[in-house]
Amino acid sequence: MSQVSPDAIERLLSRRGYRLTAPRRNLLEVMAGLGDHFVAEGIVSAAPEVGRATVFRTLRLLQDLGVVCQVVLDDGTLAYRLAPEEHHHHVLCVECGAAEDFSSPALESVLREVEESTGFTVEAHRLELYGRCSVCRASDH
Amino acid sequence: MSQVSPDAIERLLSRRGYRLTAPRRNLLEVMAGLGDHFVAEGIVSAAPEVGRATVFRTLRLLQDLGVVCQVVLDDGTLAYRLAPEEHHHHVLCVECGAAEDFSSPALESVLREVEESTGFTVEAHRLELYGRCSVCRASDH
DNA sequence: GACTCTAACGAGACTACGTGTCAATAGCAA
DNA sequence: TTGCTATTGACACGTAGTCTCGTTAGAGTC
Ligand SMILES: [Mn+2]
Ligand SMILES: [Mn+2]
Ligand SMILES: [Zn+2]
Ligand SMILES: [Zn+2]
Repeated sequence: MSQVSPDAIERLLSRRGYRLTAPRRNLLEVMAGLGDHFVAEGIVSAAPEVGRATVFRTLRLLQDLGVVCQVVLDDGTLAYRLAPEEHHHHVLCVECGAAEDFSSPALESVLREVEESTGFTVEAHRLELYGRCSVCRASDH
Repeated sequence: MSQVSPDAIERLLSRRGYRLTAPRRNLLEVMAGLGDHFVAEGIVSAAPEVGRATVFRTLRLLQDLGVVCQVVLDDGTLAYRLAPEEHHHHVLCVECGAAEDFSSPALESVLREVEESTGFTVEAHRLELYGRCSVCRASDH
């Protein structure tokens, strides 16, 4: 359950009938290079030759295709991440920014529980965890 | 586990040494009147006599005091809600906007599970559920 | 009730982030 | 190669929230 490669995404794009343009290739490289997760503004400045609007358009397209997902940081900032298509969530290190995906079958039963007690039908959810990764914990006293 | 009254919040404010100003009273009334949850801009226009900066300052203060909490809507928009001090989460109706609080002990075991498999220490989290309330489900075909 | 100290306020400029428009460009299928 | 049109970039615009700073008004004290 790790990042999808830029190459695989390019193939997905043309398979779905989207054009494989230079800006798109460019942005995919940049995103892969920015690491674990990145904010839109980071892409804009890492790819100054690509238009601002194109960055946001591309982010939306990749989200629709399911290869990029949103990550809500602990302070509420919206970030993005290259990630697998399956439904999953994130654990984020508040110290170094490391991110990891996880999926949790046990969460499903939490949802059923809430449906019972509230009468709602739950159709979607967001779950983000914040904490400290093992590396950061080790390097602190 | 329902909304805290404006009165109770006013008492909390002075108990903590904050001044009970006209704008603050005003905003508390407005928030209570806006219902389930509300966006900052909604408060700004519902209380035109209060300065924009004061609205945001007050929202932050009330969050620090724990009587207002953030609600992330399904489209990512940030909203707020008068709510109990205990830790809890939200179920939101995507059709009518109804919101309800819930807390889930079972979620704790999900967190422990993730800590084991990732090596992270989880210190905080966000969970928001989106779906449809019983009223909206009943009124649809 | 008046005095004082300073927390809190409002006006308005400003920044950050994202969207809309539209003429120009460049994939890509024929 | 050619032609169609999806996609692009420049730039103007919109919206959400922040900052500054001179002014105001809580609230404790006399
Ligand atoms: Mn994800
Ligand atoms: Mn809440
Ligand atoms: Zn870390
Ligand atoms: Zn509803």
